[in-house]
Amino acid sequence: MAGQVQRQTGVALWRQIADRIRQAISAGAYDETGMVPPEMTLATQFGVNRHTVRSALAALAQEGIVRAVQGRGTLIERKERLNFPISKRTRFNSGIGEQARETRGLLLGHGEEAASDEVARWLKLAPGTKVIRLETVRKADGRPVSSATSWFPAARFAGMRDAYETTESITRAFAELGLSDYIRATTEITAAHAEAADLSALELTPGAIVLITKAMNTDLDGVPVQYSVTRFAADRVQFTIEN
Amino acid sequence: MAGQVQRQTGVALWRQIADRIRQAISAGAYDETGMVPPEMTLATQFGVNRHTVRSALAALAQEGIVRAVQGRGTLIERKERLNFPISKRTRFNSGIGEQARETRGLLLGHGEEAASDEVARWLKLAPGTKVIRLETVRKADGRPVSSATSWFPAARFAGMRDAYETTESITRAFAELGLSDYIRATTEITAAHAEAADLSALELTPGAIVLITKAMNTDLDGVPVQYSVTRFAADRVQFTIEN
DNA sequence: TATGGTTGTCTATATCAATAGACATTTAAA
DNA sequence: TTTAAATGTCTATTGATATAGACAACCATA
Repeated sequence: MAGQVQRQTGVALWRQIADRIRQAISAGAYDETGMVPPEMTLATQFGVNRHTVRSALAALAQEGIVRAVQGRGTLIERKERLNFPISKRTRFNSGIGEQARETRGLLLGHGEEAASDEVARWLKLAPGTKVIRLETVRKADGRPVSSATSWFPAARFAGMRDAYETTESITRAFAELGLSDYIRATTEITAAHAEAADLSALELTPGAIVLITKAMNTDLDGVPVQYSVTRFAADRVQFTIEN
Repeated sequence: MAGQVQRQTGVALWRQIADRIRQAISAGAYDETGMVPPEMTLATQFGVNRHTVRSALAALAQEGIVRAVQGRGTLIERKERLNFPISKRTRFNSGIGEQARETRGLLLGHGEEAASDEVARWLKLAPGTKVIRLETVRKADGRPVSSATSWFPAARFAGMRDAYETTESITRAFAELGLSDYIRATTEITAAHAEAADLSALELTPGAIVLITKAMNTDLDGVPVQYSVTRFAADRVQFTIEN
């Protein structure tokens, strides 16, 4: 964890330090002791006052990542970072595999609407064609990992909402509707600061980073079946592309 | 640009607003006028004081993204976002294609060293095997886009440093050393806040986001020839994965 | 039980971030 | 030339951020 923090940048020192410690925990530093270094050690490392480090640790405690115990130290409670393989066979649940004990997909909202220009372009439909929109949040071991808005051609996947709500999985919902297999055709990845909607949906703290994917799935004949914009909590995931 | 800014989060309002406006510019809002809305309009939109908006715009002006003209408004100077296709044939220069007039690859540092555990694992070498390390910064139209640290098996690519310095391109350097073609085998993508080294290498402002890729290239026989850790300025790039 | 190392709490002070208001300066258009 | 709209500059005030120091409370261990 070399490198000093930046002053007078509009980002408070305690937040920069919290981000760095969160990252270090996630990368497996401190695994030997299961504890964060003492506050005074961190303060010296970062070149700040001990109280500033305490603010950072308080924020991490608020997130449930660490827990301070008077007289002993600050214990690490959680450190996972899920890996998402991206390939022709990209799927959320099987991709996570054994990295989490339990995964859930929650339906936050839905609707049937006319395809916007963007959605129509990705799904290769005429603008204005009816599409079904699902707003979902996916969780691993109860912790939100991503929030997604997905669009499906309404004519072909009329029962998508019910199927998803029952199965909590896009793959299984497709199967119920007669599509046994599909292919990830395109994935675009960008990053941005979390917006207000992300903070609540993904249980993030402001200033956090979200990884944004725009993805299109096709059936085996190459016909688009789904377009999704998904927002991931960047400190909980990484993507792996295997060619 | 809906959604309010967050208070008391360790991220100053002016920085949140600067990030949002930068994003909006990059997304093509304001394209009709070529100008950012008036300060008072933005202040109302974000629910803050005009002076706070001015701080945000001053930061963007410092980055060269906007330029304020008294009496007229705040003009947009720059809005590009380069797209990087990631596939078996991922290459920096040809991937950028016609998105920039001129690309350069600058060698910042280099060395020959024993492979660390991580490097050895990716290059499938015994730990401690000699590898060549190159520190490079790649620019498009004079603007830094990414900084990379790359490792190559020293036994096979002894002249890598000279070849890169001459050609300013990994692909062309490989060609000079007798490797006419190679394949992108694996790419891992994560995101983080910019560190001190990023700020200077990529000419970023603190609080900015970097997209980090860890990539491994092989020759046509599947033998690893390069492992790279590359840090991209997130507001200047997006990745596209075509399967 | 005594000690060293750790987190918890309190006071005080200086600087940064944000708001508020007033007015100057510049530009474009009426 | 006048006016409206926009950015530029200044003063003042409040709250958040960061530093500094002192000491209390707690834990593990010698």
